[in-house]
Amino acid sequence: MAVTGDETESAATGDIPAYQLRSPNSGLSQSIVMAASPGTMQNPSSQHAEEITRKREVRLMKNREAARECRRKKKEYVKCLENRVAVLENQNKTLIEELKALKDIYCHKAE
DNA sequence: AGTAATGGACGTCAATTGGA
DNA sequence: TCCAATTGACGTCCATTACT
Repeated sequence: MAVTGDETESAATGDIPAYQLRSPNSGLSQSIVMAASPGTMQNPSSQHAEEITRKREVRLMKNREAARECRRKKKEYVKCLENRVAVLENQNKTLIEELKALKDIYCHKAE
């Protein structure tokens, strides 16, 4: 299946994926952003709110990347397991053939 | 052509874990 | 004990495929 990776692309280019426009956590961060408009005098509480928003954005960004890495590692792990299965299946096949050949030899000797 | 089903990738949240 | 990293679960989007 072809995957476009358009969301990754949009993240890289700074576009906002549609689902991020929805308000997570019942729109908490949105209201905070509204309250902390730049260029105006900020009272301590709005500064605090801005700090909270910034920390949240940093956390989300880190987690986003961590999730990507986690999935990458998981896929790699699964691929390793699949390779191992293939190797073991081949070994098994070879051993079965070998056993069969030995049995043949043994049977003919017995006759 | 339109549509439902399916699968892969993603972002987010929440729980867990390991190190300082 | 706190904090950052990790990861499972969930909901969403998008592309492809199968069916009508």
